[in-house]
Amino acid sequence: MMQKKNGEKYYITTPIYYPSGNPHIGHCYTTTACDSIARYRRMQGYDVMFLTGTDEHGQKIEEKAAQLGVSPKQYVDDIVVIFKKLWKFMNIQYDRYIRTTDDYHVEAVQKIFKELYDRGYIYKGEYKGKYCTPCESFWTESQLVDGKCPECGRDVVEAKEEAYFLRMSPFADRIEKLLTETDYLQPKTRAVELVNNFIKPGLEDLCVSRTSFKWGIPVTFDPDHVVYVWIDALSNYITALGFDNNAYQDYDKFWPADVHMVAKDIMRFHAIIWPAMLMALELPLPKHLAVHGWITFNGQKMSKSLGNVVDPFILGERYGADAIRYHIMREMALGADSSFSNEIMINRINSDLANGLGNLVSRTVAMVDKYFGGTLPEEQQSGEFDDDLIAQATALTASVDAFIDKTQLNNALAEIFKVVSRANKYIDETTPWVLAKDEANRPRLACVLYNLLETIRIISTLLSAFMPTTMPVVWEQIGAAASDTLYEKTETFGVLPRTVTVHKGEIIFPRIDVEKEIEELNRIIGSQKKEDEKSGDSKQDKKEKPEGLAMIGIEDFMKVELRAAKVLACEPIKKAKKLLKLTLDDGAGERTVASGIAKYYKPEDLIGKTVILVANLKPAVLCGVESNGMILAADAGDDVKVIFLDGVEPGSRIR
RNA sequence: CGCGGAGUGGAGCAGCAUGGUAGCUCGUCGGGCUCAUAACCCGAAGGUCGUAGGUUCAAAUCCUGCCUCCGCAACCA
Repeated sequence: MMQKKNGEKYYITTPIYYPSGNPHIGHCYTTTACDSIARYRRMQGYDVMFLTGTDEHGQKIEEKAAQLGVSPKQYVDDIVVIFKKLWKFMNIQYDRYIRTTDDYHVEAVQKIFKELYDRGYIYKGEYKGKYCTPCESFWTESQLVDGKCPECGRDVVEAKEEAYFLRMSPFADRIEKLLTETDYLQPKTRAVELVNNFIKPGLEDLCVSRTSFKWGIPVTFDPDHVVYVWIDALSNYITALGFDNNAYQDYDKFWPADVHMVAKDIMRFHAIIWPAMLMALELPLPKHLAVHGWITFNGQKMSKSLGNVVDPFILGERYGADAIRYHIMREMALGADSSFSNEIMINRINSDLANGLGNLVSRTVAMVDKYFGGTLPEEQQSGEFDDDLIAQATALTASVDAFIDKTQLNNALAEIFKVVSRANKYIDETTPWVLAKDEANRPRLACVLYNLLETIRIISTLLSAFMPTTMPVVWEQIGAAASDTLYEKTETFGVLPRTVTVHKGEIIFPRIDVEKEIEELNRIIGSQKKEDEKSGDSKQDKKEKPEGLAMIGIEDFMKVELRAAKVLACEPIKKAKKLLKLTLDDGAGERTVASGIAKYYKPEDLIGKTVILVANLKPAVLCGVESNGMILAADAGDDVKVIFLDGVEPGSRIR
């Protein structure tokens, strides 16, 4: 049963987002979900702290800023403005916004780093790795591509770099228990995956400092080093409360967090590294880690190069922030990915918000207006069908509460909309328009409409956490005062005054013409894409494009020996998902080449074809197969096309 | 034989730890109503629950093999 939480604390966080690009609908999801929960908790009487922010350090930001010719700080300042603008637009009511470039955070991270060092959990070691001089980057053995730099493909040198490491192994057992024996991780199904992949093979110590870039928090006692991402980013959850700093004094009150909400790509860091850090600091662990999936577009992961990144501003402008909020909350189930498309969204808005809720409000208010001039009479008479409606409406809060507790917002909303349906059905059952024909039925008619208003009052109060802009409009229309729309009154029927006065107003959620709208959206998105290509945004993707590479002389090119080669045989490599093993006739003899095209070609597609072979590439062993060279293929967006040269003699030089 | 998840009417999902009428939303078709945003309400059609076996009186549900898809990991020469 419902209990008002008087001032009990509740702390919920989004991840701090990495501002290497503009925010998209995925950021929106996490933030909106947290905002809805935070609002719901506030309604329940909790003293809520809702934190969001941005993670602003690191090499990638440094590089982006350099490309644009601005300082890193300037770069992040600009993007943070966009993030904050989006949150304002989406009506996100965060209590605090942390930037990892904030002074107090920097100071606190330095103290935390030092403390971990003093406790012996951070030690100075050697980052023995491969170093790519032109890229100024270190790579681990496993990141290397055939012993070469994965960024530029050039030779790397064996190099040692001083670095600090965080000991992880002392915490392996405790973390395993945390994941498998507690309800920390939601959904728990992911625990097995984490334990098998990262804990059982042995937790490796984590590199927590770098000397290869400068845009980060300096290590106080060793100024050549900057703190590398984890200790900087994860500790935001406590520094924002004032841990190890004087900017705030909320640590004792709010820590540990009740929920960290994250998308699945950063689950690992929050499930393993963050608990390890806290254990090392001997601090309490957060209560829950809620992991959600990605919003995919027509089944494909969103990505800039596919041009399917959904812009929340465009959608929000057309349908209202609340409609977008509702749609993503309603579609996304905890743990699983959810597919986004304009059509799905518009259909959802139409059926649930326009036809269901909006129309319910509209027809109810219209009837009070039409039959009673806007104000219900004192005399009312209950009758058939009332009890069931009232029972469902007053039981709603309990079931919504239960789903909120499990961070299953989609299910919470589904419960609410069951009652919307019930109310629409109630209208058909009681047929107010028939009652209205006979004066004698006026008390009954008044009661029916009153019950509807009460049901709408309960529904809209609960929904106000999810759709904070629109619900107050509903309250105005049904004549509810602020004191009527309190959470603690959602389990009681008969709150509105019997002689309530309604105010007919604007349609809350207008119905959308699906076909026209989709056409329109495609047009907008199309023209926007063109603009982006012309200016601004495309610069940011430069790095991925071939023009990004340095110019070379012909002598460099001539170092590459390209020859035609005929595919004699081809088979998949057992251990490999992406690789095909090709046996080639290069004119001089046979050689074996492994190629990462298994996803795009079947062996029989290649046998007998002539391809372009890079003949003088050093051999490499891939998944147990020695590969002597590579074959040329084009990255065509999401697809890969091998270049065929049919009719050319094997062995012919190509240049 | 790396780890894990998933395959259920046209679409998207629930059900599966404790076997026993296959449920929900959208869509389609038919009907009703007219208060309302051509909205609402009722009804119907449509599924051998990926596949092949097994256990059982009985399997979507338990067991085994296989196929397909998706994450992670690993090698995209």
